[in-house]
Amino acid sequence: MEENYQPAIIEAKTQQLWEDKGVFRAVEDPSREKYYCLSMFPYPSGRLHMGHVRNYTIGDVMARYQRMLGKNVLQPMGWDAFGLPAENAAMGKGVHPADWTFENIAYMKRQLKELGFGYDWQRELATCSPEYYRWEQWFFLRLLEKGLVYKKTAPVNWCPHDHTVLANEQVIEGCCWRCDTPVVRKEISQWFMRITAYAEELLAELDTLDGWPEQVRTMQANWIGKSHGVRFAFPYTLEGKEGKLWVYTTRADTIMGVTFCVVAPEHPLAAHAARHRPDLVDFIRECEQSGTAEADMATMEKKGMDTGLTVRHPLTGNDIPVWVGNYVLMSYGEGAVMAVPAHDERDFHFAKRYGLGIQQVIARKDGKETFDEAEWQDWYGDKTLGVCVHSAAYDGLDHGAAVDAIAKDLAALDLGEKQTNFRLRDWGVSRQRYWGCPVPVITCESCGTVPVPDQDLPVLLPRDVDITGVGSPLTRLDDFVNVPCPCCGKPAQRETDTFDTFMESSWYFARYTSADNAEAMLDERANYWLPVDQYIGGIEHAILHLLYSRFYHKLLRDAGLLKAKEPFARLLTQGMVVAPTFFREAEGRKQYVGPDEVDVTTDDKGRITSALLKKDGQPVRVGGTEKMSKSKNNGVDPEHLVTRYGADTVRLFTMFAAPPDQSLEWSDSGVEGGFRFLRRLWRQVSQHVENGIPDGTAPSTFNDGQKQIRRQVHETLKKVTDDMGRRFTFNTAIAANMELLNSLSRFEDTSEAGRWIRQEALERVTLMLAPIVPHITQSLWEALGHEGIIATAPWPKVDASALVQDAIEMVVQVNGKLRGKISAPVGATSDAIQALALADEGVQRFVEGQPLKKVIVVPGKLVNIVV
RNA sequence: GCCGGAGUGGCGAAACUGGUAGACGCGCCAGACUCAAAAUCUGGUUUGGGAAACCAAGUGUCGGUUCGAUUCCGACCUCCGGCACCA
Repeated sequence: MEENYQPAIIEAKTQQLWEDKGVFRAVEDPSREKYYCLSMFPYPSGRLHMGHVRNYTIGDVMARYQRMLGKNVLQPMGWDAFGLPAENAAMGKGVHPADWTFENIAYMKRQLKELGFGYDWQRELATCSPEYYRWEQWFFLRLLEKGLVYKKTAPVNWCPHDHTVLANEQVIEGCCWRCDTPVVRKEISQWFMRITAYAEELLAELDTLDGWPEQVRTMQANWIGKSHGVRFAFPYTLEGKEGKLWVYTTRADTIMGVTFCVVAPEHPLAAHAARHRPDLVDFIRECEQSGTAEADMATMEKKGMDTGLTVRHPLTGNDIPVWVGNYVLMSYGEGAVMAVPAHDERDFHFAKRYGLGIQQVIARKDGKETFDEAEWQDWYGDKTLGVCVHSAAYDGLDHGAAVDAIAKDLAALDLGEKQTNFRLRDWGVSRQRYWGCPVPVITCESCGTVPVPDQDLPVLLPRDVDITGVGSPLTRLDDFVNVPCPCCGKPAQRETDTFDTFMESSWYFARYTSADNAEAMLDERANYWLPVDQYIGGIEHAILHLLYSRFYHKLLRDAGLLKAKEPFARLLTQGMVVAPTFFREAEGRKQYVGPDEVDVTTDDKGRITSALLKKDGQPVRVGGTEKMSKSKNNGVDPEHLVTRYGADTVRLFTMFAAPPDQSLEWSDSGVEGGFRFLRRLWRQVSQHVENGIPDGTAPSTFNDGQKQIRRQVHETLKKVTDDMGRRFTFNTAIAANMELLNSLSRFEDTSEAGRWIRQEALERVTLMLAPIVPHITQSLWEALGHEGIIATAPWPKVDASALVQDAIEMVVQVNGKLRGKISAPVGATSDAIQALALADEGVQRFVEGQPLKKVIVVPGKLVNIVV
């Protein structure tokens, strides 16, 4: 065995060994228990960042651990290869998105291999390849046949200067990121997936996902947002014609307090009222001067204007004025809301601002506070605290009873009924962009929307395009756009929108099982491997990606393509890898500089107080500690760490620095410590095997010192097994091994029995660390006298006889404070333990002369004496 | 604004079911080895008081439940993630 630990040599050797033996190739075998371990596939943005390294290390450790437990493990990898950054690269660097993407894939694949991740590369897929996206097009057409996709108009961010749809990310403070023109909202026709048809099931089955973090289930449930309310109408007469203004509310009990209604700027009533009102036209146009992001809508100043129209209250018949409001969106719900300023905070402030009426209709049951319209109080909107007042026949009813009575009365008038609503909206999948999967549809003047016939699939994304940042490049390709109608043969137009990239990532986990099938989207292998047993990815995907994937999986199930109900049996959401951010302001924009480009000063709490740019000594501003990202320029490149310390050190530190679900603040200094530990481990094994490997016969007896170290070996194994398999706290698993190795280095017993114990201990440490640091442990395994591959060696078993002890240390408290420790024989009675505790010298000092009030004995743990 | 999460030494963290707060690691300090340095090894390291034994305080803030709270409950503060076209 080499005396020194040389990661570069042993890592290359071990990786070659895995490849030669095909260790990670997954083959279906119904006689073996399968384990499908999946990490979220990366967007090929250029190089791996620390978030990838963390994600894939966690996944690889879990997969390797399960393999050692004897499972048939599948761990695949692929590329989420369509997306906006490729188009930006094309514009910025003049590279074709496809070339840029495939170059990045090649580079990142090499990086993944160097990190020693055990993937079955035969199943690799890239979503931008026609072999992949043809099935997405094919399946979209099946959904079209079933009526699960449809077209409707929806708002987009529009840059009036570039004539281009902008992603939310491309809207910077309300303006276009490229030309700084204020962005407006524009309604355009788009394709939608009917996810709301599955809302009930997506919500109900969250309860079955007990392998998911509670917080993710809660977030999804809130996102789906099932509510029970009443949909009802305000009738009106407009130019002699009867009409109804529909609204939905969960607070029908406050309906007697409605003092006005607010409609969206795009609502037909608003348009009607604006016909002879230039000021209203201006206001409606002003309302369009905002993006589509919900956070912007929720935080912007709420503005409105009276339309001059009135509707009739459905129960009182009173005239109710109709306003237009910038905070009501046409595409959500009915595009109109009732306003009850007395019992809704937003309506309250709106009414105050515009001098509209405030009518109290709910009073506190307990009468503790009274209503005062001068100032908003939290109880005004609390449906559990109040009863109806000033509400005619409904006076005295609480929330539930009032809603029932009011819904019944509205139904009798044929003006409304109870309705269950979801906050969840249908999934808009059209994107007006080049680098995505073409929507396989043709529009014909006489035949309407015509699906591309199956035999013409895939609709290939053309390569020769001119990406200018103005409009979608596909619209300028005559050969692509102008095609004969598949139905009637007359000239027709091809759809130029592409799919949301969430479409590709919503089913890739299933395609890995059948990746080489050119005849079908999925085959029977999907039912062997699915559901994914363990899915690992960033918490930032807690809602959108995971909800869309669950939805898509149900669509695949209902199409008969697979059987499982849910795609991911267990989910681990890793925390973000974060780092401080630094920036300068130039021309009103933030320009971020990397953490390694600045020198920082910190206060005595370790917080960064100021920073100077290394290259010119000028001060830069200190931002927050945020997720590592390209846009914030605060990423750490893992590659130089691998070059310097080796993959095992990078893997070890990543797993050691924090538990996987917590955010991880990067520090270069800790990496060094990981490297030191591996070197110490190497040296200990090297010193041990120098004198030959002890033969396998266990000694018949052990002395006390030997028993103690053996107990620690098996206690550690027990703990680590639990940490790896149940708790997923790899940081404490590593810490326990470090402790064991520290004890072992102090264990200087060179007798036959001592050497046998050291061999047993080092073998177990090597096996326990094998999933985390797979290269060094392969070398150590060989050095310890084993042939073959540690990656497929069985996980060790705890020797229960090594855990037996005769006395347990117990803690003694007086009034809850630690005052002494006692050693109690195993199986001692509470009385005996109490006597031992009271006899302890440290305890007596605090008990002496005071009457005992109470003594609590927790067997095996502690005694608390209350005086 | 809404939804979710986090806050413990100089730093990353541990304490799993309400039971010894700070395991393990980083950093720092001291010592050993060395002509010297690096590397390595040994010891110390929450804060305050004390030579020490030891005592007191201490897990974002304020309050509550309990023999006992980092852990449970209530209110608040700060930071982070998501908010439907970044992926």
